Amino acid sequence: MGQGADHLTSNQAQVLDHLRAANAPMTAYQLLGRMQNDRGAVAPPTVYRALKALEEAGLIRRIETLRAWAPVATVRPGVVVICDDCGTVRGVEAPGLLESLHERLVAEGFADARQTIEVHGRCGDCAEDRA
Amino acid sequence: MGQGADHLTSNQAQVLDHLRAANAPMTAYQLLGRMQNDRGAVAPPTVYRALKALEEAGLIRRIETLRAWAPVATVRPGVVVICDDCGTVRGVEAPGLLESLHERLVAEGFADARQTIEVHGRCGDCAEDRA
DNA sequence: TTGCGCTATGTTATACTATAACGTATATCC
DNA sequence: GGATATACGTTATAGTATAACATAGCGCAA
Repeated sequence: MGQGADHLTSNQAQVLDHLRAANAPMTAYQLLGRMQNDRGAVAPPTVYRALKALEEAGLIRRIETLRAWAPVATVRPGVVVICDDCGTVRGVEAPGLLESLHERLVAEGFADARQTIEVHGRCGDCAEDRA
Repeated sequence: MGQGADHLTSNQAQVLDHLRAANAPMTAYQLLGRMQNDRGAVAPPTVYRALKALEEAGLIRRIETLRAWAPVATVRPGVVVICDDCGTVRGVEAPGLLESLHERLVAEGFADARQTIEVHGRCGDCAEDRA
């Protein structure tokens, strides 16, 4: 299943499960609520530490424009596409796109580029519903 | 100078001036501090209202990955490039890039696409300094 | 086996980012 | 003058994130 995973702790596994079960990114405090349902008293650092570890393991990423978190499985490569109606998020492949951008920047001396690309709008399904 | 400007209020002009005078994006609370220096008591909504109006006027934009704000002049088109060493931000033109992404999404039925593209790394100057 | 270092977690407190809700002042138009 | 609209002041609170310190468990070497 995972890539980059290496024996997750139970905290981390629990957070990851919740994110994978959701059909949209979750905020840290939504996750906190779920954890508290599961286990009683849980404090924010518990959630944030799990999020940090999972992000470093490449298993989740933060959706900056939503201040929320999603499993990498749903959001794969470089470009995150977000439907503002139904809240779903997916990744789209963008082969040439990232490379050409990278080349441009490297040519200008810019180093260690890491990009965030997020697109908001309405997905096909939701756009149809309005027709 | 401005485009999209239409008689700014003095609040808005003051916020815009601070952002234009800075050499890096500023957070809302940094701006709040400056306003308090200038004028005494100022509360967060004053700053956030100005930021909202300026954003709607196309004069500034939020840098999502920094939770901070920059004048559009320094960040012009679609791609924001951020140096994590010196904090400076600039916009780079990316002609084909946005269009090809847009076409892709439209072809899939995705509507009203608005993209956020931010690149972190080290600018040429800072990369040199490490050499 | 004891003690050390390491990692994860618990716990408390606080910092930082953003908005809700309501009141007041001013301008404009009729 | 009264109605409306806009911006701003003010108070309070919601929402996001981390600092700092304490504790527990594990692996391992002396």
